[in-house]
Amino acid sequence: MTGKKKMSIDCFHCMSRKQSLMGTLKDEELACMNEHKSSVNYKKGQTLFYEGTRPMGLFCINGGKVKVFKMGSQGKEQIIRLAKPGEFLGYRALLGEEFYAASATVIEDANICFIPKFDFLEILNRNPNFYKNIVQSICHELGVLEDRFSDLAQKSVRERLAANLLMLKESYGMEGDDSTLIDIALSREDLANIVGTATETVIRLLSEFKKDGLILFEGKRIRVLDAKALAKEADFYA
Amino acid sequence: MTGKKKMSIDCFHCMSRKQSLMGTLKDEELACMNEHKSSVNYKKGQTLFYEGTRPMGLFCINGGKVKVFKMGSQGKEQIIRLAKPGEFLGYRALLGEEFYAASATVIEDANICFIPKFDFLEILNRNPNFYKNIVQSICHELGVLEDRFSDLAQKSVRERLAANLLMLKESYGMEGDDSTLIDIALSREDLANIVGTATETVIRLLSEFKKDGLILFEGKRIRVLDAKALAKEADFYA
DNA sequence: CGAAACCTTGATATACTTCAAGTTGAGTGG
DNA sequence: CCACTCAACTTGAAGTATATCAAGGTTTCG
Repeated sequence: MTGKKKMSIDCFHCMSRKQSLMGTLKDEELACMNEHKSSVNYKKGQTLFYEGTRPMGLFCINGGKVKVFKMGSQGKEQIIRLAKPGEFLGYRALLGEEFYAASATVIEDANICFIPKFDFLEILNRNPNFYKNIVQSICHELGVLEDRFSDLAQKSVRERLAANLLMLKESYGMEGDDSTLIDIALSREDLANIVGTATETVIRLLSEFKKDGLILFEGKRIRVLDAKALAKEADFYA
Repeated sequence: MTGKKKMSIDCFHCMSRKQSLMGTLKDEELACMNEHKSSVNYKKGQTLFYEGTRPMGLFCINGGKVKVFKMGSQGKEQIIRLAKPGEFLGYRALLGEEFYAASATVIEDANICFIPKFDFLEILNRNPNFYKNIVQSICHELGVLEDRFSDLAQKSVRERLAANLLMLKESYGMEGDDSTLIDIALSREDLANIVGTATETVIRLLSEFKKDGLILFEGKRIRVLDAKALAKEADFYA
């Protein structure tokens, strides 16, 4: 039943499965996924899908990192979300039966599986719990975006940068001992496009935070030295 | 089967049902809703639910208008969404099994039905099509918010005000002949809290738009005179 | 009728953007 | 391995959109 794949790991042994929404899939369903999926290696800069196109299936990140963004009228990207191993991409458009509202581009070399729309929907229909988890996840995402929307409208750039650094630390902090190092290689421009500001402004504010001992640069990565002070900068207690 | 209610219209005769997501409900399910719902009249300024509380059921707007907003740390509201007759409120939190992420307050006297969580979920489980429609609606909302998020980050206040006026015209323009009149009584402060700016700035920009013949004030309402020019101001073609 | 909420206009301050120029760093080919 | 190139990063100076503060006018409503 479980056909051997040459190049790619099968879903049963996929490292990122456990943390993903696939946790609730039964063996049979996982086998179905496994048979219909294809796995591709992407280089940094390659694009998974473009805003305005029709979704053909679901992306599942096995390794690497991806940014999801919209293009503004002056050609400036606004990053809506980052995705890491274990996360799905494209299910909003799939379930909403709409075109992609944003584009997705790889920011760290990635291995990503693709499950055709039909097979994904099949599994969804056969497994109410899986469906329920996906719906919950979408609802949660909507709530998170409402938060960020509100912050974007009301907080200063400095506050937003601080808040986003903390958020990044939560999502991309390394395991255990080194949890203060934000393990994602974002360019200053990407960071600016997350925060919603100009690249130069991010650079200036980062160097202020550094001067004040709140953060530190380690290569292309940022280490959070004083999370509490950052939270204060972010106006989390006010 | 269809028990008579004294004060409130039953769901079968509800004027707002047709435009709502309930369109797909079967008679039997509608009867179930009808039996378990309660209907309340709210005055402007009254609150349906508060951010951070646990959702107990679904709100369904029969008449009137509601704003959904988050409170910022300086006590300034950020309006996430407006809701009008036929629309549901609170289903994101319900399906996501989370607390409310925002508060909801009546801005025009309203008549609103409430379906307890249990009964709503029952109906949802019994009617896959209904469920599917709700999910689609949430997905769509997420897409819309992504758009607005991106605009908030990249457009100027002037552009956003213009864009929001057009959006309001689409949603609250009157039927047929008078489609250019935005039929919702928003205070300048509310409008500012939609656009994400200061009240004074909205006032100044509105009076500029008026001076330039793009809009007109009719009582507390705004009429859009030149939608095309507004779209230009909103940077829709750029 | 009076108080409170809402609206408007003006003056001032500033956080942030934009433009410009220089530096560093990464990747490529000879 | 070095030189070359292009992109990413950084700092400075100047301009501006927008927030903030203040005060007066207007509507609403009990």
